[in-house]
Amino acid sequence: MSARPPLTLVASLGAGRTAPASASARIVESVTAAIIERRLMPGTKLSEQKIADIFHVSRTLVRQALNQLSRDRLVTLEPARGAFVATPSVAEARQVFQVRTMLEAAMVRSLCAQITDRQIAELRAHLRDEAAAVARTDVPGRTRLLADFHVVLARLGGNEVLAQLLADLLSRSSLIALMYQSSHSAMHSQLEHERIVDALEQRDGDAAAALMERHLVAVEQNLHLDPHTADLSAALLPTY
Amino acid sequence: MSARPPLTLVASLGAGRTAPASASARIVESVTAAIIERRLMPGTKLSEQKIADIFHVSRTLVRQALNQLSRDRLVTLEPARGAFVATPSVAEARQVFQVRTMLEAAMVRSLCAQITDRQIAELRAHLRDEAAAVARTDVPGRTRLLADFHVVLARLGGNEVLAQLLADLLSRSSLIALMYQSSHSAMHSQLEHERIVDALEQRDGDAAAALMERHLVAVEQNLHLDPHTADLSAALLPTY
DNA sequence: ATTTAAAAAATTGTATACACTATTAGCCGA
DNA sequence: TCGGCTAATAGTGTATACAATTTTTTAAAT
Repeated sequence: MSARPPLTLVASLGAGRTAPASASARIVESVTAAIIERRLMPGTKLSEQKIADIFHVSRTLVRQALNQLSRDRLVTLEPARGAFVATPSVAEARQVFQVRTMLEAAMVRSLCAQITDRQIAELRAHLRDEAAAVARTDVPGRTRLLADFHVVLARLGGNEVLAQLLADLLSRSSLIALMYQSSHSAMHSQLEHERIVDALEQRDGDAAAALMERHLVAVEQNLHLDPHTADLSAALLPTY
Repeated sequence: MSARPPLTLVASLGAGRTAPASASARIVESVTAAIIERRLMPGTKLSEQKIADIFHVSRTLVRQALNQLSRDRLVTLEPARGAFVATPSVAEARQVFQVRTMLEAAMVRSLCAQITDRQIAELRAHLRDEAAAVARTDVPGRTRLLADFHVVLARLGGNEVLAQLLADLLSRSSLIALMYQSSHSAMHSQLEHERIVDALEQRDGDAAAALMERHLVAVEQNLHLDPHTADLSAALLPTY
């Protein structure tokens, strides 16, 4: 047990954010980041004692964190067997995107009626960051920024409940995207974000909602959710 | 400390539902039911040891349950001070209803495209239960049934993610309704439910969505969320 | 009588200990 | 050599013990 093989989740937290907060909250954040940044693959067993050792706390706090993560659906708890990084099903993937579509389309529509020029400038700044990350092929950076776009949008409306809900759905989406290897190009996503902000700037709620819907449909359709029809032979045969 | 003053939450669970499940899950259900059936008023302190004694378990399990309840926003955890039944703010109340409107309007619209006659019959049966409870002025029963209508609707679509999300929002709504004493008559709500099902039966998605929106707006507007304008004198002056 | 301060009691936060279940290793028999 | 059974090991589930903080009580002083 001296070497820690796949668990490299210590000292994570990509961009320095909020303060350390409580002990178990730190564990939640670290594991969440590790999952989303795919340092922990779906199905990986999360042993309580190993995590406790890494963070120098007792299993008590680790269990608290794992419980919270299971409510976020990033971790599944199997009774008497332990905690595992979640492996969302195809059905769950589709459902998450369906809910996101409902929420985010309605969100941008109502946002149109109240958005300020100041806020549009904020969005433009974010879009610049996205474009830059895409340009320099900073894969983890662009992944995070492309997801953050939706959270930023949610926060602009001033509805904390909505923002919190969407943040949860987005971490689930990240896990889904990573499981079903999205083929939707980052640049394509980025351009769709630009168009959505264009519509917001023109205060065209219907257009913004329609663009958001199409964006999410496009992202979902580029996930490999379809029953890998004839890939079986390709998967089983050697690749040389 | 022998008498247990305000905590009567043992042996709750109105209508017999699912099996007892795990220990902490039972506590969550009991406390949830107690809050929604207003046997535990907002702001009430939930002492860990008292609850542990009532359920004959250790504080460990109680803490698990309280943590889960805090993620559901039914209780708030104040560090080193304890758990309290949540007292949702006016802002939070409005935000919850705004999110519900977004979700539920989109939900019934998409439901229209796929609902079966069999499912409409189920809804009609539920409506009959509602009407019966309203007729015999069964207050706790009708409250639960009127809320359940929205959950039943969510489950019909087959989207578990959406159903779960909405179930959470509905328990929050119950707490909100109880805090801000809704003046929306039960009969009025029940009739609005009937009209929504009518629209579903006619597969008129736009109508169903519009009716749902109006229904939720009506419910929200009948909460006492507005700053009790001139009630100050009435509140301060003696009442004789 | 009211306010302040200090000490005691009660309560929460964390760690550890023990019971119980699942996994793995080893062994015997086929 | 392989399959199945039993023992050992590791890991989770719950309870208890201890440390730290908050609340309440008590007493004194203004």
